[in-house]
Amino acid sequence: MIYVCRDMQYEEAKSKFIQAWGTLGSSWGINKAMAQIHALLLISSEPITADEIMEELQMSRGNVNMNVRALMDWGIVQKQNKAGERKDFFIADKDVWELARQVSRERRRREIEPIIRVLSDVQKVDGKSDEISEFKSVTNELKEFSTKIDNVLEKFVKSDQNWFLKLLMNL
Amino acid sequence: MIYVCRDMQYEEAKSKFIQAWGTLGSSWGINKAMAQIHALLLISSEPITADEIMEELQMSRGNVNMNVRALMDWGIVQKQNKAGERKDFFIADKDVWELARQVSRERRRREIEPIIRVLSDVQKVDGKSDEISEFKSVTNELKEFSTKIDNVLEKFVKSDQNWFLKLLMNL
DNA sequence: CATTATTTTCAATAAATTTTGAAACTTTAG
DNA sequence: CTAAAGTTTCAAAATTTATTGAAAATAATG
Repeated sequence: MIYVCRDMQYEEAKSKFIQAWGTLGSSWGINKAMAQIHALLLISSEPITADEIMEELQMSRGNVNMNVRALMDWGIVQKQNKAGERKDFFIADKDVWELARQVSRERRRREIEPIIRVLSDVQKVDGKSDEISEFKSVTNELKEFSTKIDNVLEKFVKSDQNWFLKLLMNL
Repeated sequence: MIYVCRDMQYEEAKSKFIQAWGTLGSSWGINKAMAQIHALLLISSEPITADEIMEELQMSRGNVNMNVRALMDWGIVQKQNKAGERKDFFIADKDVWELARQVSRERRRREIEPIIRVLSDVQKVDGKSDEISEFKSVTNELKEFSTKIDNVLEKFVKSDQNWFLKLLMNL
């Protein structure tokens, strides 16, 4: 094994960032490997191959393949082909606002809209006991709140960065 | 085992809600048992004991104890004492806005602020290569974005419901 | 078409997380 | 103080989730 001499300070910063991004992902329900691959792609100045990801993050080909695919499903990573190269290259969208918008879009679709559907559905129960009243009242408040959040996110998803910045001014 | 005849429609709705809340929790990094206990407390018209939670959700005493404690750490569940009763009773805050505010407060403290600290820290690396420039640029954008989100959440946490509703009007 | 490079799949394995349950501990009542 | 009731702890077990690696599938090359 040959170690090329590289900028240690940078290598440490990079590793720290990848680590931290993985941990953040975990606490928001995103698998660590997926978040780490995303981190690596975010800071790569060039598109990189599965082999490079495997090497850099020390993970298996299967794991890289699965998680890169998941990132593509989220719409935040793309496959690229390089002329004269057979391998697939991957890049992450570097625009943080676009990233946030895309993540909002997906979480809305995958998590917020389904829970609103359940909340609407369970509302249909009838009865006037304390238990049932409390149930209807709480689930209704949750539904109304979720709907508001859903609407804000919808706006955000459809907006440009400027809209958000203006919103921030109004605070 | 004796089954008391209860409103089946309600029992199903309740179970569906608890299930869905648990699943939602999971996809946002909150353990399922914790989210389910929270769901049960949310819809309980009266404070309930650990035994009642165990019975209703079919989980062990240890599990209930651990997760109720975690919910108290999040500041969204409280212990109550009933006159003439030795057991602890638990209640969840029923105000959905207050709940959202409290969750925002905690996630800010536990996840957003730490990642901002890491992003600021890794920025300190120096060098002018493409690699390092890209690294600095991306981590800086992430830091600025996170700081903006942190500020919005801070406002939200300190605000009353009315502030948010007014904000929604402006959309 | 045969060969080789590359990607994908998926059963087996490993790792991480959650859950249990019984013992230790604490609190209250008598 | 003692006994009973209730709560907490935590090592072990169970479960869930993530990861590996090798075989199968696919795509490109000559």
